[in-house]
Parts: sequence; structure tokens; C-alpha cells
Amino acid sequence: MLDINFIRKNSQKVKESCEKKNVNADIDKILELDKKKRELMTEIETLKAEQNKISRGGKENNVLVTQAKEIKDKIKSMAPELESVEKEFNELLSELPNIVADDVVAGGKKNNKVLRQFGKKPKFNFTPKDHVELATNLNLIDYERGAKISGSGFWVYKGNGAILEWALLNYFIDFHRRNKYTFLLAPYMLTEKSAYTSGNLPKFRDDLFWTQDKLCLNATSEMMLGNYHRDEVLKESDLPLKYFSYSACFRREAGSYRKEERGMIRGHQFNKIEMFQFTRPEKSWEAFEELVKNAEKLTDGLDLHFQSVQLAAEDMTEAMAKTIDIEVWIPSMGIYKEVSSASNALEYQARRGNIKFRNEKEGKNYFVHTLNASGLATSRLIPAILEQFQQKDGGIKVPKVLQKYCGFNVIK
RNA sequence: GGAGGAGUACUCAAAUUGGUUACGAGAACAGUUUGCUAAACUGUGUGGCUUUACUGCCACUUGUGGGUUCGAGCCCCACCUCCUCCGCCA
Repeated sequence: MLDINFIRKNSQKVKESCEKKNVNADIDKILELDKKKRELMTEIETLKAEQNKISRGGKENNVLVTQAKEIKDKIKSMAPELESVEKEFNELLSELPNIVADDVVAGGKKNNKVLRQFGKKPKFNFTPKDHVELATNLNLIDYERGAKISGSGFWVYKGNGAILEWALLNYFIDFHRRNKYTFLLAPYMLTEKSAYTSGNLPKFRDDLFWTQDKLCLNATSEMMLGNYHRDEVLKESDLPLKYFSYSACFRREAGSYRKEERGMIRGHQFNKIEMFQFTRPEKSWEAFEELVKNAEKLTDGLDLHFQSVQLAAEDMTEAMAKTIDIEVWIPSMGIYKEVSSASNALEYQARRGNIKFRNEKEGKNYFVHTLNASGLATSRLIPAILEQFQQKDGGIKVPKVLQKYCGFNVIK
């Protein structure tokens, strides 16, 4: 959510940002409703002040009590108008996307900009197989039984496949622990309110799984991490707060194409470790660089070929001012696929979740900035590892950093 | 799932039959003043109006949302969370 005061003073900038994202937003309407809201509030508050004045005098004076009754009725008759103005105002305001950073370009995916590439595309002196074939041949992933148990879009990690998956997670966890991020294991089910705060509602209701108790399944740990300090005033000296969390993530992926995305590229359930930071406003861009660097280091540590891409305005979610994706090379598809997404939400999420810190010097509370980055998601890393490190004999060379977790160097 | 109890600010904690400004203690931080490891005093949430600013005025704030009333921490209803007991427990 944006600050209405900011919109009042910078309506032109807000409009330009919306244009970049190709979002149709009626800023003038919002400003008009804001004005109307404040006028009604002032009117009602003046009446309330009068009412309070009379009430404080006690019940001695019958004339005054009659007057107070009239005021009460008047307030009651005005309330619905204020309510409806507020409702419309809040709806429009909460639909406004974040102001995109100055260096974010307009347009969609096509305008995404590759910032840097790491490693080299592997070259094979034999015909490489795709990850589905490799994983099936080596008995690492059981797609058929996954589908039998839970339907399409689910799979089972088996034997060395499960060990490889878990090795990745352990590698990530050790990395974040070394960096002094605090490890959180949080619930996988969240209330509607939490889903609102994290921005998944109302827009993405259909992309979430819902239980009969009106809880939704976690779609990314960003949801639980962003809600962790909801409605709190944090100590300035505690900032930045750095967390990481492991969770299985559940997504309906309703209507998404599965034909071209064989295997584990897009499933209903996948494992992900997420970094999250709550920072002072002036430190958030610094933190952003740190998160991007961490995600790159993790991927680079696996010796994979990948690239970092700065997203264009339309490709970012509405909460974010800037997003950089880490995309790993999938040889069989001939494209790069996202394994991490690092974003700075500035105070957009904090405003929604009412997360502040106390500036001791001024004695005032300000919104924190929130940032998140995957560190990392495994479901595209396994295909990348299998395909990029496959050998002529159909075996897989295990990345060096994972060998101590796996207990083997090669999968045959 | 059932029965009972509780929820007041950072923490602890009071409030007579509904009545003006929610008693008080402690903590932390800031400001002022005095200086022997510190003390004393003042201040501390949200929003609106006003002001260049300082300030001032007003409204809201006792888990959340409603209701009754001129007036609600207190009465009524619904919900949330925690505690105790019972039931269920692949």
C-alpha cells in the first residue's frame, strides 16, 4: 500500500509509475475520495466533540440531553456515507502498485535486462538427455507414483534423488547460518488476514490451496515471514532483522501450461528456502544488493551456468519496487528458468502489515522496509544439475559443495 | 467438539451502582538540569484540522467487530487468542 500523503504530493510520479507497469489507475479519483473522506471526518468529529462536551456534564440538564440525542442521530445518519467513501478509497488505494524504482524499465518480460551471466553453457560430445529421462533412468524421481498418489503436478523424490534434494537444502541452510540469518520454521497454513497482508489476496485467491477451516497453504515462505512481525513496533537497534525459512510451497498453478514444462519445472508442491529482511528505510537498497549477491553465490557455488535478470515493470508483482531474478540454464529447453527472485518492497508491505520501528531520537514510529529473496528454490535446480552435469554414460556428477552432504560424488 | 475462566499501553497492575482526563508502579528511550559508577523533572500510540515552523484544537485507542445509552473498560451479541477440565486422537 502506498502512503496517501505521498500520493497527494507526488501524484504525477505515481501516475508515471503506473504507466510503466501498464496499470490503469485513477489517481485523481483516489485524491477526490481522500478529500471527501477528510471533509466528512472533520464534520463528524466536530459533532462528536459537541456530543462529548454535553455528555461530560452528566444527566442534570434535560434540554442538553435532548440536544445530545439529536446530535447522535445526525452522526448516525452521516456514518454510512463516510463508510462507503472510505471503502471505495481503501479499495482503490490498496490496488495501486508500488512505485517502481527509477532504473526499472517499462514493459513486460521482453524488456527484462540480463545484468550478468555466470559460468558457461555446457557442451556435450554426446546427445544429452532431458532431466525427466535422466531422473527416471537413475531412479531419482518417481513421477508416475507421485501422480498416482496426488494427481498431476506432484512427484516423489526417491533414494539418491531425495538425498540430492536434501543436500541442496542443507547447503543453503549452512550458508545462511554462516551469514547470521535467523532460522525460522513456521506453519505451512495461514489465515486469510495473513494472505491479505502478504498481498496474495484478493488478487491471487485462485492460485492458493484452501482448507475447510479457511486457512490457505503457504505458497512461499515470504508469506509467513512477512507476517511474522505484523502489527509490531520493532526496536531500531534490532534492525536489520535477517531471517531465513525453509518450507514446502504449494501452488495451484491453475491454467498454467504444463505441456512444455515437463518434469519438475512447475509443480503444485516444491521446496524453497527464503531470505527475508526488515530494515531501516535508508538501508534497504544496501540489503537488496546483499540478497542478490547471496542468491548468486549460492547458485554459483553449485558450478551451474546461470544469469541475473532485472525485471521490467510489468513483470514484477505489484508490491515490489525492484526485482532481480536468478535464472538457471536448462539445456533441454534451451532457456533459463527462475530459481530465485530478489525484491525490495520498500515500505509497501510494511504499511499493509503495519510493521514499524521506533526512531528513538525523534520519538516517532516509521514503517520498516521489507525485502525477500529465494535462497533458493530446488525444483529447477535439480533439473539444471541433472542436465548440466550429465555424463556420457548417463550418470550425474554431483556438484562439489553437495558431495559432503550426499556422501557420494557421482550418481550412476 | 463440549464446559468454565481470562484478555487494559513495553511489562506488571487498579477502576465504586455505567459519568468529565483509564489509578499507580517498573522498564526502555528522548529532552532538560545537576554531576563520583548516577539522580531529579518532563515526555512517549493513531488520525484529522490549523501553522512556514514552533504550537494549538479535536477525534480515536481497555483482544476484534457490532449493539444498547446523552454517556461503555464496565451491560448485551458475535468472533479471535490464551489457560483449566472433559471428549476425540489415523
